[in-house]
Amino acid sequence: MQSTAQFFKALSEEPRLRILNLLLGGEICVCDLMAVLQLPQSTISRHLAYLRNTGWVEGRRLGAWMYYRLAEMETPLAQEMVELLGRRLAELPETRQDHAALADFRRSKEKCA
Amino acid sequence: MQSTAQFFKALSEEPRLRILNLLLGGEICVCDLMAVLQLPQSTISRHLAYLRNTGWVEGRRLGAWMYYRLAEMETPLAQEMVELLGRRLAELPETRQDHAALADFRRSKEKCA
DNA sequence: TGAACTTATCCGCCTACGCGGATATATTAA
DNA sequence: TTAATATATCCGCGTAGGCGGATAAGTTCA
Repeated sequence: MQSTAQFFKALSEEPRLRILNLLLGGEICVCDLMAVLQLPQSTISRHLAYLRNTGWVEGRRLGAWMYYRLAEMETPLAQEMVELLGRRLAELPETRQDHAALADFRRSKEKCA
Repeated sequence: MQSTAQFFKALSEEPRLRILNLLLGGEICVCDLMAVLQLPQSTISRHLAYLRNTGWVEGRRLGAWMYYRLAEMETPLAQEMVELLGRRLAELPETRQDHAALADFRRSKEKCA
């Protein structure tokens, strides 16, 4: 019960919803999140830590970078919850902007490399 | 976006989840909630006010009593969210206890009348 | 009108957690 | 080993909101 409350509390802050929205599109490293969300690095890492602690995301180290992705949901019910969240977020203009900004940023990164 | 965050924040406290769980079974007055949840009246009214302000519940006055029920969700997506919440809560033992306590309390009330 | 009852709000107190700059800790590359 | 980069954590500060007792406001009944 308490854990259910925690589960939802993770969804109760705008920066975390924006992060989850981006992760719905796949794995992302912290620096890409910084570029897209335009938030200080400490703020992003703090929210990622929160999402990690509440079981929403998993991170893996790849060299100097940390890549985060949505965690595997154990129950089908939780999976439906994620799917529903995704549909809800997809309706919001802000989240579309974030996806577009991510795509832009990655294109420009690739051009440099 | 902010409103989506608010929507979920309403689900991030245990007493509110317990209230919503009971309301999934139909309309209830504040005094019944007090009896079942065993929380001070001010605590219950405060959470009901929060749920009202975030669009989760509606109240109607009936004489001296206030009856609360789940609000109509405007979008089908929000309705699915409610339905999913209900299934999630149904898995928790605490919520079954609350439903049982409500049934008991109502039976004993009826016996008195 | 006044007493009893139901509910809402007020109050002071306290904790969780938001923020973002500063610092610590990897990791890589020179 | 040193410098540069990426990320995590620490810090002080501020606000939201939890708690429950006390009080206010609405309703009913005598």
